[in-house]
Amino acid sequence: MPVEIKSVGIKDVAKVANVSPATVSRVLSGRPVDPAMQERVQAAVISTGYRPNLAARRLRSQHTNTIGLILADIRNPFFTAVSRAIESLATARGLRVILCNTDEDPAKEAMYLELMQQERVTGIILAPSRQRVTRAGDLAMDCPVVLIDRAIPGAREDCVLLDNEAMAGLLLEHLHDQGHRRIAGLFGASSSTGIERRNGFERAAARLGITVDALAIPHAPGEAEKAVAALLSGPDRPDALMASNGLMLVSVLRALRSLSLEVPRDIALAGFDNSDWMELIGNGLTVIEQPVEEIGRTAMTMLLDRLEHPDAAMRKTVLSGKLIARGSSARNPATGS
Amino acid sequence: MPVEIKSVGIKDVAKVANVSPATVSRVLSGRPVDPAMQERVQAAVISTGYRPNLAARRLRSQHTNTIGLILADIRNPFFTAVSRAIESLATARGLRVILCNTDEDPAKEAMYLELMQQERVTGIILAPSRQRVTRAGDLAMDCPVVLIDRAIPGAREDCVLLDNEAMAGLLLEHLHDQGHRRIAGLFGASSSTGIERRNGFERAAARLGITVDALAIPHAPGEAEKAVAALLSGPDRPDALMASNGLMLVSVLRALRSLSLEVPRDIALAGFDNSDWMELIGNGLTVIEQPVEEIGRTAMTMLLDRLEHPDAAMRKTVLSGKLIARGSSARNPATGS
DNA sequence: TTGGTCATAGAAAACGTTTTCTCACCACTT
DNA sequence: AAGTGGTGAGAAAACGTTTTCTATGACCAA
Repeated sequence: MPVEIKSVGIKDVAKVANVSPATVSRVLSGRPVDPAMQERVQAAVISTGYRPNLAARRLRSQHTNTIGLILADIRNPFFTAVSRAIESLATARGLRVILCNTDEDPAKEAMYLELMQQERVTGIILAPSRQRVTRAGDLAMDCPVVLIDRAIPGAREDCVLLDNEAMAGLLLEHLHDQGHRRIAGLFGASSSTGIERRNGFERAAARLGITVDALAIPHAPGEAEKAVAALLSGPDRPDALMASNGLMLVSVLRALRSLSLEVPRDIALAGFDNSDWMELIGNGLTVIEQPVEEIGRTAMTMLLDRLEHPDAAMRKTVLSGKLIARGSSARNPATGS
Repeated sequence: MPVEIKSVGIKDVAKVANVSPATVSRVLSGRPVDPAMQERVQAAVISTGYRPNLAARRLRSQHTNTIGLILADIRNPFFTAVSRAIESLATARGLRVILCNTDEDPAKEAMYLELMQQERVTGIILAPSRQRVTRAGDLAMDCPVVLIDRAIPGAREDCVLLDNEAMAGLLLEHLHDQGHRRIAGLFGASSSTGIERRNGFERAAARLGITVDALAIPHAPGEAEKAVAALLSGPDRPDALMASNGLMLVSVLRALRSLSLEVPRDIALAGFDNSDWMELIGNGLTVIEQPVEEIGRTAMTMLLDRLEHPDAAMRKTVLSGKLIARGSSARNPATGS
């Protein structure tokens, strides 16, 4: 004899409480119902161990109360930090979050976008993969989409981005203030952030009247190391380097280390994305810290706004980061010049 | 006049292809059907832009082809690495993954476990929150559960764990081999991994015939720093430290830095969980690297096995990590003694 | 030819909810 | 006192699929 042959449904609860299934549904969704019945239903829910079937609920009610969060790289602490902010806001509003990781693979990205549509999600927050940057931004989703971190050229979706140009400029100015004049920057070649940061870097250099090296580095292992080695063996060795993201920063450090150069004693180094270990390197690394919590909050807010006003104009929010100044070298060139 | 008043369903496809909905369903799920019809259906699917409704599919077919992956801390690179492995295996088998982050909060964990049941997931892989360790392991889920990383005492679920005792012993032996004799270990007080690693540490010390300090550190900001400060201001200063996880390792480094001590010049340091920045600190940090890919693969395999054999005996898989030996100090005590 | 088995595809039921529809009841208004 | 409006709960439809059931026709053996 089977112990529990069939899972308990709303009808079973109704039977136990001596009411109609409709009434159980009403109690469960908090709509007005006779207090006596409400009590009976609640007791029945507990005694039967009823658990709503979300698939059935979604099918009938035609809203999933779910948003899709598609991230380009779940190993990147920036993305996980943003996801935490988004997730906590979403649950506070009674929305579930489906988290997907594309690993910077456009095929996986397309697969997940399709999947989200099949799930009939309410909305999507997408951190596009790098390669997306090349294709025109025709997402053509049935639900609102908010882009974060990376822009898709020509996209008609709302987005929230870091002010990459300004921040790269800020970083260069910081290095300049510290007395550095021969500055080289390494930027991701294929991401919109890399390109924007590079633009900001070069414009700031023009403003400051200094000449700089701005290198576009392919996203492949060893490329940054090669570039650093080439830079430092060249005729006029830079006295400061700048990296356009956290991964590249580590690569640059590794390269410097293999050349037996120490930061900031022998060369200055700055970059993007703060990590807890950065203060442990030499005198620390100067970086731009992104306002992760605010990015997540803004993206969520924009998505909710868009759901309320589907036909409002496209919005683009640009946020500033925070310069974490560290790594003033012992023999600071600014005082030495 | 509305452009697209209603989303296209399987009936619309059927109408276009001049077949019954059942036949469309059969084509979609790859069951045998007349080639001519199959072609018509496939054409109709494309021309109508049909997208299956997963909620309806799940409701009717009664299987979700979805597994829940509940992680204690999405910011921990160990967990994200494991999740990548799990995710890729799952999609290869046509399973979707719902990723949830409890932030070490037992209430959130309970909430997500309940949610997974409401989603009627096929199975769950759970990295329990730290506090779980205290409560008895009565998950009482309706679906199979595989535990990873942390054990729940008395749990009846399958699990895959690191051989924490052995690895902690290995690490201590390494420090001992390097000539260190006054060794202190800092271990998370409330996680099963912390406790097991501490046990392994103390047993190995007994084996080696040395006395060690094994400290249980509460999981709160500043605690590890306090403990390090106390240790190093005490009468017989340790010449080597060991930390039971990555977070604590950073805290210890920070504390040492504020005491102007350098690793490994002034003191040796070892711990768990490898990170790419570790080789950049001093001469590098010796750590135990966990076999993340294998952990994920094993968990997934165990889950699938359990689905096939629900009544098989409970299994516990214990995996070994890899010692990444780094950080031999310039004035190595082993050669200096 | 006839009867039986098998394969194939359409018809209809079913999945577990929410929502709409309907009806009974009660309180007001006129 | 009779109509009217509002309220609250049960009945039944609906959500978009898959699956079961049924009917038709083909094929084969007797």
